[in-house]
Amino acid sequence: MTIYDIAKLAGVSASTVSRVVNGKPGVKPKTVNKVRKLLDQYEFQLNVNAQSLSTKVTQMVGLLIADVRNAHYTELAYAVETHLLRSGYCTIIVNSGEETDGMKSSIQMLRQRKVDGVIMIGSIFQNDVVSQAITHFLSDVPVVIANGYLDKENVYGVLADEYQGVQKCVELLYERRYRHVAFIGKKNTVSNRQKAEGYKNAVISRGEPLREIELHSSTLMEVDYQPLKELLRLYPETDAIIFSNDYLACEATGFFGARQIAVPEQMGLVGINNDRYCNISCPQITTLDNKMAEMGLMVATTLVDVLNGKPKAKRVMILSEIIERQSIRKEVRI
Amino acid sequence: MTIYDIAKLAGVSASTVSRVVNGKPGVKPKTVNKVRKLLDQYEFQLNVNAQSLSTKVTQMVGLLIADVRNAHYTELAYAVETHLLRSGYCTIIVNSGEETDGMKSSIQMLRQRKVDGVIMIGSIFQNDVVSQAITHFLSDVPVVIANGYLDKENVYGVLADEYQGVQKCVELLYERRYRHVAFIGKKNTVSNRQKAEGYKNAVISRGEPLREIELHSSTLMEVDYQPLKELLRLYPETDAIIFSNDYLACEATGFFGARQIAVPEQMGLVGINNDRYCNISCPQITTLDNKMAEMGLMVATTLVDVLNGKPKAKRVMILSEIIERQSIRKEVRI
DNA sequence: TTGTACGCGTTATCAA
DNA sequence: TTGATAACGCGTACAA
Repeated sequence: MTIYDIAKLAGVSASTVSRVVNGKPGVKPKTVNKVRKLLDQYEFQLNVNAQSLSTKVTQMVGLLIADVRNAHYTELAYAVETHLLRSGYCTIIVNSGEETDGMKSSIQMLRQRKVDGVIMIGSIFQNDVVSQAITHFLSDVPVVIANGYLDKENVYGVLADEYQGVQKCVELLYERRYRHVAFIGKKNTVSNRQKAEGYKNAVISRGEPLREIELHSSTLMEVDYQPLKELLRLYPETDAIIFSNDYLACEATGFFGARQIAVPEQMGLVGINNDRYCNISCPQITTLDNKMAEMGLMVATTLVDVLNGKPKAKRVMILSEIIERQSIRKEVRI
Repeated sequence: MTIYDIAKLAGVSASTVSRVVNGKPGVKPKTVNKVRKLLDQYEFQLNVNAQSLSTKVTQMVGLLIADVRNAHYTELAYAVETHLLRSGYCTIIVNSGEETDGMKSSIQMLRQRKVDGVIMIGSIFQNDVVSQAITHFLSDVPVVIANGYLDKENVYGVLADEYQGVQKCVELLYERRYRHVAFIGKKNTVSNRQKAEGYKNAVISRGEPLREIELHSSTLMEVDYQPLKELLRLYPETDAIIFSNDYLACEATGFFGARQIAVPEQMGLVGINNDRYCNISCPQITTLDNKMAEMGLMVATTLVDVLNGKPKAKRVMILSEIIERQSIRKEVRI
């Protein structure tokens, strides 16, 4: 069923059908009705593809993500897709992997598909290869990065205040009478480095020594909990640990449970993200909620607004909030 | 840059450029070289959209999923997307929600986008509304359902043997000297009902009484662990529980931990799916691994093969396997 | 208010 | 081995 078929059935021209389909003015009501009836009767479906060819607008958005299985990103991807769909866009999702090669080829693919815009999830996309790929392949469409930013004409960033957020976590731990706060995390992305910086700054400004272990794996289990062991060897006085994500913190509950080190009495644990993981470990994990659902919404609306010609701030930040659960001591009421 | 632009620069016709771009035979090697050079130089990108209009093939696949945040589905979605991409297809992802209305409108959208095929993730799509929507909107493209099936000309199903799998779980628990095995799960999907049936069959064939609680929520926490409390009230003798997914089993570890009921000594816990959740609870969860990565691969290859005209079995089943972890007693060696 | 004719970028058919 | 030409399904200026 094309508009031509409908046109023939209605005894009008294809242009008229096109006008009716798109609700454009200048068609006699009677004709509108006649055409509408046929449209319904035959359940006419516009060929969006052909439409795109003519209008140069595909109503498709590319969603670039290193790995959707990362719980942190899953939440964002969900929020982005559902909002985009409500706004009339469909989402082409691509798991690019963590290598820049994959990112580049994914970007190239999205360009070929003529997407109207691109959303990238994670600060891992904040790198030179991606930056060049954008100027190269995506210079004429808006790009929004969740939790990252690149200084380019057509790139927008929605950031989480992880730097300050982690500082607040450190402060909270001291408030709760922890005295030797450590940090364990990867340093592979801007985001992770910012968390480490937040920790560093907070601890130094208190005149405390740094107790930091850099992680080179995604889980503790796969390296037999070495980072935790090393932390306790280097800094046996440690009584609280901030992890760069909730999964790690959850893993740690098992580690300390097996060693009879009581959480939160002897050891305070704090995660980051407020993933689903936080609630199922025992004890439940206190975490820095960086509002993934909100961020997803913000990212999607930013892109849609830009596509509709509305001016938008190039960088905005979403404020994080600590969610207190069982893995740290409670506030003392006097 | 269109093939016309390149053609002009090369002093040949657009058809020739098209042939070179698509690697078709019948072009003089010298011409091929000349055109290739221009193609590279101007970094020509084929407009896939226009190509689709002409060839009637979009190289796009729709991925329908109730909610990608469900860890179980995330794994599948990842496997599907990455394999599809390798096969030259891009993936339009749609979170349809659990209501049939959303499913129907999502299917309609995919039809408008002229996707070459559709993959649905989860037995929740095994219902009449979807069945009708398929005959209505997707009758001319192949549909593959992960963990579900509909008896239609163009629908293929890749199933998990949850029925037998759960039976094996029950048997294993008896082997490990648990005597009063219970089951807790939702019954909202075919898949979940099959798990319950597997439990039922195994227990009945042993002449044991059923200890089953139907769940009406997605997590235990949100209903204040009522299902667990009720189970212990109705069947206080219970010494092992099979849950319809790992998340629930993980939640249960916290519940029993708080009540000083030792897992696995006093209570054995078994989950289903082998999600990431299994490894981070303490104790770690024994689970029925229904091989989501394998299933994702199988689903994607099935679709691709059908699209390439290869004949495929309409229903296949992937065999599950129990992964033993700390939440049940170990085998006794005599 | 409606229809004609053309363009969007590509592929396919046929003739040269 | 190559090139003209039509076709894919739709939008739109322009003419009627």
